[in-house]
Amino acid sequence: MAKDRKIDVVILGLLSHEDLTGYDIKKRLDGAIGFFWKGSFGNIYPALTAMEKEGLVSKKKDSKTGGRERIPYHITRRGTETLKSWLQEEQASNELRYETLLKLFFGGATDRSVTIRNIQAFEEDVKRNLAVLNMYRDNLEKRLDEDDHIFYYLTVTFGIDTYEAYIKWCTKAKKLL
Amino acid sequence: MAKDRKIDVVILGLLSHEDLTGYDIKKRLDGAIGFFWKGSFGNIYPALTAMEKEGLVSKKKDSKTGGRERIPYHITRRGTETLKSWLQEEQASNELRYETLLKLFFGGATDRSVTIRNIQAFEEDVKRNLAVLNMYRDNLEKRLDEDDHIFYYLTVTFGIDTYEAYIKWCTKAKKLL
DNA sequence: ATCAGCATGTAAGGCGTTACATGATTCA
DNA sequence: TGAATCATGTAACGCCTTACATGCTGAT
Repeated sequence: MAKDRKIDVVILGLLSHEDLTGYDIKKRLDGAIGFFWKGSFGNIYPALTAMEKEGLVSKKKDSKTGGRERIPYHITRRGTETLKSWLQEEQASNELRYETLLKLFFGGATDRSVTIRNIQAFEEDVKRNLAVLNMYRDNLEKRLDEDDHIFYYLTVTFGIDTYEAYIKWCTKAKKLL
Repeated sequence: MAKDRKIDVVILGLLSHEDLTGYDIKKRLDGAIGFFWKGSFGNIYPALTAMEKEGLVSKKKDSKTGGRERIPYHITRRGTETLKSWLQEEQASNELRYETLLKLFFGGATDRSVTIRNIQAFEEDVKRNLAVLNMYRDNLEKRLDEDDHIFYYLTVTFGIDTYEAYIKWCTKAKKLL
């Protein structure tokens, strides 16, 4: 596995449940995973090709039911091992790149009203995302006993809890300014 | 300003208060800004060179007081305008890349104990960072009336509030697993 | 003497975003 | 007929990380 290409483990993780095409993977990334990890086609397809060469995934025959060619990928035993060993590594790089905070930090260079507007826009954005996450949670909560739902549930509640903290902070911040 | 090189506005923001060398800028990034934005020498120096060519910053003569050469940079009027217009743009890209969440989401592929250990490690990390942010806050709180301290204070409390939400989540998550 | 901190920069290489190219099917 | 969705991929380009190269000063 490429050293710095984290998309690899995302793909392996998704494939550990079911065979997926590059297109499917993109859809998953646009779903519940999207709030903490992003991916693009130009990112996913080359990674799949590279990982097949490395023997981490294998191509399945297209069970063509009409439509354009589909290339579902399957995780190999070696891929599963790579995934597990990554999961067991203790260190994890967690990175935030919050332009909103950057704008806040440098707020002194412009009018207060601009900063307040920025916080407002951020708050609305967060509320929109929160609504989506709450939907995911409601669905997951009903079937917590199933399979790996507990992990999805915890991930989603992480998002909800932090977004709620953001919103509380926004209220305080607007009052202070 | 380069379209996708966000380090530019970080530099402009820092220079809007005082002249700084590349080395100084790096130190600032390792401080209170570090928790939501990172930078490296190989990132900063080329950006400074490019921005000087674009007329956003200018080199100041080294007021050499011994030691190696220092090249402090000063923000130009044009740089200030660029900074302001960026501050006024409403959209801001906020990105999270949380490997911890990735490991959690794919926790089903390994033993529960591994996931619990990962959460534990994350929690300890957060607590360490929180302690640092609390120190920053205590210092800022004393002089909230000064200059732009309110903005630094708000940025730091954003970090504190979210980190505290993380810790609460960790407790819940460990109980559930 | 030697190590840490101050200080500037370059080089290699990888990774990711964005846009482009292509084409089938389904539904209004 | 045209738009949306499914589907795979390439190319250009830029950005960033990491490692390397260099050398001074001050403290131990």
